[in-house]
Amino acid sequence: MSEGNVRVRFAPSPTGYPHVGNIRTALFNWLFARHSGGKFIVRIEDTDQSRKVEGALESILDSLRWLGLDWDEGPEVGGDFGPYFQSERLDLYHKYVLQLLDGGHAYKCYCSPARLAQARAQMAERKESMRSYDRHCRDLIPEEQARSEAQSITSVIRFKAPLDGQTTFHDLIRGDITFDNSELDDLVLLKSDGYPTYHLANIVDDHIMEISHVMRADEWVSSTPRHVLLYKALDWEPPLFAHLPMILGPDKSKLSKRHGATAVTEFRGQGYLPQAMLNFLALLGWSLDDKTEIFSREELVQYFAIERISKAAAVFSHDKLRWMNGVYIRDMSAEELTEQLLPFLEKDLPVEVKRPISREYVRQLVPLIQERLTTLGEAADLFGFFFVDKLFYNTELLLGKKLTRGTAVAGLEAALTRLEDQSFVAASLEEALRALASELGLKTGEFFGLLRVATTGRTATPPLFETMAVLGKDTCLKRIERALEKLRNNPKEPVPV
RNA sequence: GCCUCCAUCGUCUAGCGGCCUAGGACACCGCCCUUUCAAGGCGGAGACAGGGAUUCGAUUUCCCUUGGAGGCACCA
Repeated sequence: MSEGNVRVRFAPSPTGYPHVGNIRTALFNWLFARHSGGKFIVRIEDTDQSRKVEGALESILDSLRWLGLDWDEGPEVGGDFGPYFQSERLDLYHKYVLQLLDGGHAYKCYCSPARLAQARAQMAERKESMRSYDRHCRDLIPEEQARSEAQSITSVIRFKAPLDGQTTFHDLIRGDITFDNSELDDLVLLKSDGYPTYHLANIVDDHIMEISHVMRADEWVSSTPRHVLLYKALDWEPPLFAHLPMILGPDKSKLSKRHGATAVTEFRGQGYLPQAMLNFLALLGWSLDDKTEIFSREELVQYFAIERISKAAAVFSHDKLRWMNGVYIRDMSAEELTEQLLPFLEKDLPVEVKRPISREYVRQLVPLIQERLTTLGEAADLFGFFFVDKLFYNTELLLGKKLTRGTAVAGLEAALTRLEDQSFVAASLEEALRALASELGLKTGEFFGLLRVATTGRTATPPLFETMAVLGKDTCLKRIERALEKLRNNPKEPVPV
């Protein structure tokens, strides 16, 4: 297989919002396609009528777009192998089911769901391997079949899997994998509603669309031998397989909604950057060497190789994602960060803050908050004091660990007068306030801490003088006055100032 | 239960017989810087699941055990 002929596909089913595992699969396929100059195809596997979820398709495409995973063929862009929705390819599947039927590789099954369940229960009871179907209809005599047909009992088409022997396939990541055919069952190819099952649609489309490599999650290895058998029955050459390690939750089970935020769109909503997400996901199951952690999209494309995909499942680490997001935030230009931050501030800041949020103002404080942010979504919460009118905080905070109310009041009063005709530039603020601290006989830490709480309502903030400079004289003086009022009133009660 | 896969620090991983007294990163803990918080710098703690076999030599090869995961639908 020459590298230029690589055609890989991401084949999601629109049954929900794509979680990071799905998208990681998409990413690896995309990286492989781009690395080898091949095609990346998106095919929608919408063969389950009952599980369709409204908005899922858009969410899937949105997630791909957000991460910059562009597709060469698929929804919206079309291509020579369309349509790319399986629900629009039904004739194709019927054609090959017929071929399978004619060739004696498939048969009609009239079993009712109830009978199936019963048979399964019996097999389980007898502690046989829990095969899903007892092959009741596999060798129906013509009379029985005619009777069922006459009663127009609905039927499905099942694959007539070989009863003995073995099936081996080669996996690019795991090597040869062998299954005893006796373990395989007669899986349903065509459902009673006329739609194909995943197994049928998947192999027909992969073949017709000339897919060269099937890269999909590990959970598919157990159905791969059946697929291989199907290819054989149809006299087709199977594609190359690469089963990707699973992504697990912290409890090491298959990642799902119950592990909290797992949908890619959720991460976007929380203020994770696509570059960080991309970088992080790429490292879940793939690595270049023993030290490189930060990769640009281009580097990822350049270095990606199937040979370097690991076999073991990986636990999704929220901590590391957060760290990496912080790295990317710090790496942004101030202008860029300002733009990215604005929508989050618009959305998250308290309603009383007047809109639109000033871009110019945000641009001013970006240098103060950039290295303190790990997600964009934290900004409003952490640095809301730059925007709001009223500060809410416990008066006790003003006193810190050592200050008495008396010294605090004296300190703030002194600050007030000193700041009256003070130019609000960080350097000169520092000069003036340092001097004042020593005049008052207060340690700088204590005095600055007092001012910090008075002007921001918080004990942890960006550097005080720069913060005050951005806040401006009016705001700072007003806030100090209100802090004084608080101290003179009941110091226990957190009253709005 | 049956089948398949997997197995290095808590987590992501490097390691493809000697370079390993096992490297990096996140998280954690100290110290430094410092008006707080970050960021940054320095340092620390922390892993080859167990047992055989092969070999002059196993983290690296093979086998078994154990553990974990996935699959066992007219879902994908």
